[in-house]
Amino acid sequence: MLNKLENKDLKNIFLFSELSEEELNEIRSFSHLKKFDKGEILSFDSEPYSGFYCTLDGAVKLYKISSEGKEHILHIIYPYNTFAEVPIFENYGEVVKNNATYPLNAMAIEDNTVVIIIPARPLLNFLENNPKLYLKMLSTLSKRLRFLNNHIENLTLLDVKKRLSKYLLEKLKEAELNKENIEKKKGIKLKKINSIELSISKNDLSSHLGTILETLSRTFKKLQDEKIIEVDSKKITILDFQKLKEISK
Amino acid sequence: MLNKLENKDLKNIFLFSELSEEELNEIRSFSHLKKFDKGEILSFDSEPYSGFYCTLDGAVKLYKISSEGKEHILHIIYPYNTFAEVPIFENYGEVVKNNATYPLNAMAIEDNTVVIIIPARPLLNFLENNPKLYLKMLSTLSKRLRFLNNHIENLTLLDVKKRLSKYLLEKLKEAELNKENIEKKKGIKLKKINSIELSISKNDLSSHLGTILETLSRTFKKLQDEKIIEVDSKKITILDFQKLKEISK
DNA sequence: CGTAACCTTGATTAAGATCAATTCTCGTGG
DNA sequence: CCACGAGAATTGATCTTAATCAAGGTTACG
Repeated sequence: MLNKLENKDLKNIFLFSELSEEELNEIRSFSHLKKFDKGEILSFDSEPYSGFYCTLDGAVKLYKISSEGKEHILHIIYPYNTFAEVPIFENYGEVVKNNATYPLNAMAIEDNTVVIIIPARPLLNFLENNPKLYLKMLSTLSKRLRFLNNHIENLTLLDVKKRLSKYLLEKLKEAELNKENIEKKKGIKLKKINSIELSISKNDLSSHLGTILETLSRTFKKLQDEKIIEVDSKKITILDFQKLKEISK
Repeated sequence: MLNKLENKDLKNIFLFSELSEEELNEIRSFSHLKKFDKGEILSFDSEPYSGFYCTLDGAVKLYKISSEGKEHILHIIYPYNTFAEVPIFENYGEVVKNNATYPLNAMAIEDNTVVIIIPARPLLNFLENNPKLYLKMLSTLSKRLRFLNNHIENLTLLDVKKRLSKYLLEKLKEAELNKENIEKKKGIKLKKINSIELSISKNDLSSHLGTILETLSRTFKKLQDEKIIEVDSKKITILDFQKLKEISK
């Protein structure tokens, strides 16, 4: 599945969600798909900057890596979310210079990760003829700025226990919103959510939380010993929501 | 000085630099000036979101603060740089909702800091009629995203000595670029720059580098003991550029 | 059912924060 | 012009968090 790009895929992407079939055809005409297996790097450095990406299937981690091999994951990208827009817009006037570089490294963290690559030049032309999309793009970048501001806040002002607590609460909230959407859509009532399923390895989670696997493991254990959560491999059940919230402050 | 907003001030702002006098008049018609003394908070929380800011004189720090009072400075804003654009664009479709919040706190760090406040709604109208500005705005936000990515990289992957070294090298580079600009403009040749003047207090610098004053002080001393830099209160002379570069990696 | 990837647990170390005591610097008023 | 005091910076001793090093356990999957 997903060997050919179709308009309905594009329609799921926020930036393109309000376009007509003809306009989607145009986007499709200059974009292309690429498939990656777990662990494969999305050839960021080898290729010159080609355009921005959108995940259609699987998942991608965006990370920085130090000269000693230490890694920090800034984002995990799931289907229909875009990334690597920065080089397109950064150099106003000199649009996509030859020496454009990607701000982050990208690696597939699931097998059969499919991404669509949307080249910068044709996209910029398209935007010029559809200025409404500028506001969508500005919205996407603005949200990411807020996310990064909060991420820095977490990393610099909170200890590991607080960071993990906050992360769990966020994921719980996401799951709840998801539930509400399904309820609205299907007109049914689902039972209250009190657990989450980690969608990434604990190693990747530790890297995202700015710590290491061992420390994360111990921190999970602490929260479990305090009867605040229950950890069953990837399933985390929240036993004491109030306390978790208290800790995360 | 700077009691009345003039077009030439607006012209120094990247976003507005290519506008005509009439267009600048329009911007001026819905914007207003505000003055702050050192230590004053730019009433972020008390007021509902009014618009984005641009410093015209003085300097502003943008920071996060924890429940225990620990602070981290993300940006120092100097004249003609804008900030607080995020809430304008974040909620596409629901443009500047009532509950819009500023992503960061802001405080003047010099006396007589003058900022111009540009309200969201009239600005959005203006942009709609001048879609070329969208690209400038996208450029500004994209640059900031790269900056934050790098900032996170520094905080999570480098120790304090590396972070300080990198900071000094960046400031040195800025000073060099500045020198080159003056040389070009005036057609003269200035002598090579090998020192920088810290423009903020060491306390603020430590907060920006993700550490505390004492640790920063010791790190300066280490670099000085190794004959890599010389510290004379706010003046830092780079004695061994190569070694400093080596450390910062 | 064997092997590799993933995760946990324990002992030790190190970087940097905290606490505390001075010293330096600079603007203001006598 | 000097003295004073407040804010800024330095230095030292100690403590804490989390990283590192090391070993073993668990899980998933061909």
